[in-house]
Amino acid sequence: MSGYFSDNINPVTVRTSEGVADIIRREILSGNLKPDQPLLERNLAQELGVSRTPVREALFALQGEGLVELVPRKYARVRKITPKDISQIYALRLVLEAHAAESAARYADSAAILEIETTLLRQKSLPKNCSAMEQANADLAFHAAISAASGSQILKTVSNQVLGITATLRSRFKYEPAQTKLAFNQHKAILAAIKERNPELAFARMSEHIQTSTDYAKGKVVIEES
Amino acid sequence: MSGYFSDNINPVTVRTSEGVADIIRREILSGNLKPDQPLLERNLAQELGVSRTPVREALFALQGEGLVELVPRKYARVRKITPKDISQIYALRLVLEAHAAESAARYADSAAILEIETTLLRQKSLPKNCSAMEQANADLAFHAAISAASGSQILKTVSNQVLGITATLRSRFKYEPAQTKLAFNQHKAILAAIKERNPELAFARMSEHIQTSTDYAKGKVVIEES
DNA sequence: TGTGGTATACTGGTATACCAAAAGCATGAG
DNA sequence: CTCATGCTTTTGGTATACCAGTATACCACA
Repeated sequence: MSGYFSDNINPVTVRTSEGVADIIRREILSGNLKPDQPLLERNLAQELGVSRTPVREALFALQGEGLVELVPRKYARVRKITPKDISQIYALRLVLEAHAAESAARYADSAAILEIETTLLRQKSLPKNCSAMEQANADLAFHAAISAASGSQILKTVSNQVLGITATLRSRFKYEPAQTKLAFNQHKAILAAIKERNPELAFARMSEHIQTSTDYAKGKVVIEES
Repeated sequence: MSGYFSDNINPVTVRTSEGVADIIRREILSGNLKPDQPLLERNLAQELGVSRTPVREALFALQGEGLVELVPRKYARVRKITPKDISQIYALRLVLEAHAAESAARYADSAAILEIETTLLRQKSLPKNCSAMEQANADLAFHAAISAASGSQILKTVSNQVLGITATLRSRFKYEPAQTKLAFNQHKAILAAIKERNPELAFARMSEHIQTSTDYAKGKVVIEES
């Protein structure tokens, strides 16, 4: 096999175990590392030009984020998301993010609201023909901004964790223009509710939005053969 | 300094990094390791009779669980929960566990329900004069059983994670008999709703229960001076 | 006596060497 | 030809040695 990573990785940036985790995380989220693919410590270490130690620590950290599964005495592998997991994960997202939106409407300061607006602008300015991953990242940024605006550190952490797991799927979505447009309008409506300081409305609109995404995701995820 | 741990630790059980994590976790939850207390790798390793490697891995894992905070290039320390964090954590518990109870009412199989009943029996049979930690553990077991019964792996993981953080506080609660009795009755009512397969009722009763606990916790946590 | 700089000791970060267990393969017996 | 068994290779787990950053204490100098 030719190697784990895409070729544009600068080895100089690899210094710490966090850097290693960042790279592996990116490769998982981008889909370059596929579900169930074994991550062998020595191979990763050699390719990244570091020793096994920071690689192991990175894998431990990624396990905590739910992206990697550590099979004791065997190997680490990219966590596989089964179709059954998908509904459970989206159900949890619904609960977490609706709560986040509600809290954001109550507590978000002006900086946090500005940050949300920024992610919306970035999403709007995406070219029509951009990749699935770019779309997924822009969407991700919006939802991360909402949970950050909730003012709850723990909610932000947990929410991003669950969101990150879904991201492993989304780079393989087929994004249709109609769906993209709908999602964007829902995002705008959620932000409006937050700016109006209307928690109930923010809650309801976020719930509806995630429900839409859920229905769409269940139909549109491309399950690749390995 | 005399050492991190209580004296009844069997060094033989310390074999793997998971074992190390178990011990440190237990000591944090029991309150023997206090918030903000630095955890120095060499000291931990020496006391547990292992090398620094499994200790570091344990600390990484515990960071993922939210029990330990890793300050790069300085040290690891027991995560401090501020009074402000408490409301945020309990608010999140409310959302997560109400969802878990609702799901449990829908999907729990008979084995899972039996497990919940078992935790209730254990709670009932606690002696009147038992320690705060024993009470906290029994309560913890009930809530863990609920999230396990939800049938959602991710919900169980996330829920236990948040629950675990609260556990660092609860060993320092003052448990009053009236409160204990009330909580037990609420637990019974939640189980009843689950057995009736009434998701809305389970949701409502769990919400009410966590709300009660929240109000109680905010008044009763003993903030110790360091 | 107070202040600042330097030296030293301590701590986490990384690399490497060694160990034990698991998996794959080859070989030989049925 | 097939299957079982044992050996070899591969892999994760642990211990140890070394490196780099940080804090602190002590000493020189103002």
